[in-house]
Amino acid sequence: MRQSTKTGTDRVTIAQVAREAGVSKTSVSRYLGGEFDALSARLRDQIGKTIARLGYQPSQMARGLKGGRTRLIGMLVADILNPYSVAVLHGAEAACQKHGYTLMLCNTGNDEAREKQSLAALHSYSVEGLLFNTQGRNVTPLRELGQAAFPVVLLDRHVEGCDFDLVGLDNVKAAQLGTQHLLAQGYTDIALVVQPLYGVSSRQGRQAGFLQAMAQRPDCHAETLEVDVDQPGPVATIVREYFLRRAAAGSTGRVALLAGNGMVSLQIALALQSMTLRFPDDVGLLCFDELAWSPLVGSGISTIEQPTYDIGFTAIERLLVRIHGERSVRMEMLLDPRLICRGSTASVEGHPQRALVRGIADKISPAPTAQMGRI
Amino acid sequence: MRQSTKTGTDRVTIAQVAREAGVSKTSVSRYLGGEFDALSARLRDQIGKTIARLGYQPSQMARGLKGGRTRLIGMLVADILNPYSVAVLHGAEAACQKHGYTLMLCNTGNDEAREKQSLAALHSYSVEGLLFNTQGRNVTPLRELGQAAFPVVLLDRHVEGCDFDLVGLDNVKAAQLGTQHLLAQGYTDIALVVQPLYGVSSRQGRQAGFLQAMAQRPDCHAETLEVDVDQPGPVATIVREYFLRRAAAGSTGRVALLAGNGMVSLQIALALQSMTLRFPDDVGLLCFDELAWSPLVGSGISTIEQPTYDIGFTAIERLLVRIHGERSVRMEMLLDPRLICRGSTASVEGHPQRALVRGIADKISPAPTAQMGRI
DNA sequence: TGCTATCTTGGAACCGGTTCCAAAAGATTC
DNA sequence: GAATCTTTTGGAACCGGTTCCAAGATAGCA
Repeated sequence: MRQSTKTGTDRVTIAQVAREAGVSKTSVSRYLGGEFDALSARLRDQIGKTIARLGYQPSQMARGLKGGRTRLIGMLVADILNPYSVAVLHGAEAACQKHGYTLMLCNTGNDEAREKQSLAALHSYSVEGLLFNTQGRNVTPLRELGQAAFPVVLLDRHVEGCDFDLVGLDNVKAAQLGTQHLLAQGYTDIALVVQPLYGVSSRQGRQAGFLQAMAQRPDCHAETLEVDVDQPGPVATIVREYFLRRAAAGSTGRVALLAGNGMVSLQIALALQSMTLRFPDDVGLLCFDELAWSPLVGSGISTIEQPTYDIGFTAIERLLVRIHGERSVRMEMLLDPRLICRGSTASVEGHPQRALVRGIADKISPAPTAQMGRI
Repeated sequence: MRQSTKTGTDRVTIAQVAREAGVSKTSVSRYLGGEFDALSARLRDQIGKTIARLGYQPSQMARGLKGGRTRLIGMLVADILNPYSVAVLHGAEAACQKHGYTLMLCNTGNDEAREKQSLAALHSYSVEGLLFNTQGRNVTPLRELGQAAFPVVLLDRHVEGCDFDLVGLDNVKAAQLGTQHLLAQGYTDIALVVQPLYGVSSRQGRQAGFLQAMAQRPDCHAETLEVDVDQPGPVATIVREYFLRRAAAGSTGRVALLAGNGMVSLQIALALQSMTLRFPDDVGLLCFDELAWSPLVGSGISTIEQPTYDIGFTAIERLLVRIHGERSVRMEMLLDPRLICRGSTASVEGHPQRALVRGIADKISPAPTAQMGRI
């Protein structure tokens, strides 16, 4: 006589539970809501047993409809292919499970239109709050959310004109830390290689930290290179031209690259490989984002690690506080970076030939097209 | 007078639209459902303008309640930290956006209890179907879904006793392909290194293909090594002991490792590094799953690439077919692997010392504990 | 014992949509 | 011009819960 299963088309409803237990829907609803003190021991017992027997599971859709509590959190990720996003997602998902929330995930692929569209989709499901890793441009829809006092926590990237909470890395500090490390190891000509700065506050923060640290050393040379990581060829070209530019400037210093994130790291590693350049012999290399393969390439790549899991976990918990009604002023939670030193930033002391601008220039003298053609 | 925004607490409802447009809720609902031929041009126009003016967006929760069409798809991932899962997720998410569905993501962390719990959560949101990458053990809840004829498409891994569709790699073929490649390059002592086989059909399939290919060459030696990737030390120990075992057996052959997936690849690469072994000089290496860093380590790691994006995309489209009522028999869509040859499986011909069992044994003779301690 | 105060309990409206069915309007036929 | 058939249109019930409010039961107090 019992329903075949608790899943599938034949869903057990609150009405069935009420009927079988011989009570009203209201009482069952109270039981579900945990209002046990408003229920006699007899009813409580009866309802509990009936629920267990029928394998009843309330419909979150229906619950959300009246009360607004959908226990749903939307997460908008700028680029799911970026290892950083996945690592943060991992922490966020864990926090959601811990608190009985479920994540609705949308990947915007760094596209404004898809961001807007995904936002609408999540809204149509009445998510209680949003974890938002924005692509950064054309943020009007996001501003509207702000005006509506909708709970949002930003990940990694600010949005101008919004007073949302933010959880991310202390980018300025991290870049300073990394730059100082490079300088301390004896590198003098340092290029920060980043994806386009425009609209992305975290990249701008890293550049600011980089420039601040470099400003302490007027004898050294700082440069920022913007690259498009979707096309490996251009990255190699840009890096190559930077080396040649330093050589043409007559620099006798030591060159290092500071990769702005994991995506850039990969492209730089590929670019250096295509030019048969090695680190730290030909060039120093320090990368934002600790990746699984960082220890494996060459003598290991030094990295600035972000506490990605914590960022995701913290962001969700902060969002829940907002969802539960906290109305305090904007909060920014900037977590600390950790420097992991490996072979790619080995000291140049006692190595007269290491990472010399001149040495590189000699190595990459052949025509650029010939280099770019390689894989 | 207009509502401040289309987002936030003050949600525009269908009743408001109906009132402002001077029509009934029914007509607006018809408009939303695309039943334009049941609507006069005048009404259609009126409703369309009102919706646009108010920025009305129907609540998917409410829609789902009556019609059951929630346009929600649940995705259960065994391990979000596995690059394979993310790559498949990428394709799945894209397919969902294409068809107007939204993904609810749960990570089970290869844990039975969390899998069961996540399943319940997704069910409570009335997802229309499920993309399921199961951990493989204790699959009773999954079987119940099968009995309820609930739309499910399995990813990568079978479940015994269920007739769900499956989308994944042709594991047998892939392993054969890889093994034959290793044999053709002159390797004779080959070990397949996998995570625990029990309950995971894809791993079993890869082992089957490996053994089949090896059976063609009685002069060669095949072995399967099960490893726990969560702990790097043991992986190094297991690989090391395998080498020593081959040496003790008096083998004069050439050793290669076949890594069963990306997680294993990473651990093997780390293990070899900790033993200061290089490929292909000391040992051949072929890995399932093409990873971003595959070209970068040493002279490049040869891989068996899976069409991960296609797997995810195809799985969603297959699931939608099921959701739309297709009741045909179980379908298995096994996509083809692609072999990517790099330095780690270079031919041993003309290299008398390459990947010799004896050579390795000599290199790793020191006590194992001393090796394991390294990072 | 009678009369409030408190504790349980359930009826009914409601959340924001969909859908069944009947009524109203317009078109067709004789 | 009446009768019939289509084509719009809307009223009301419904999906599966929550919540307001009143009624019934029990307890407390004079």
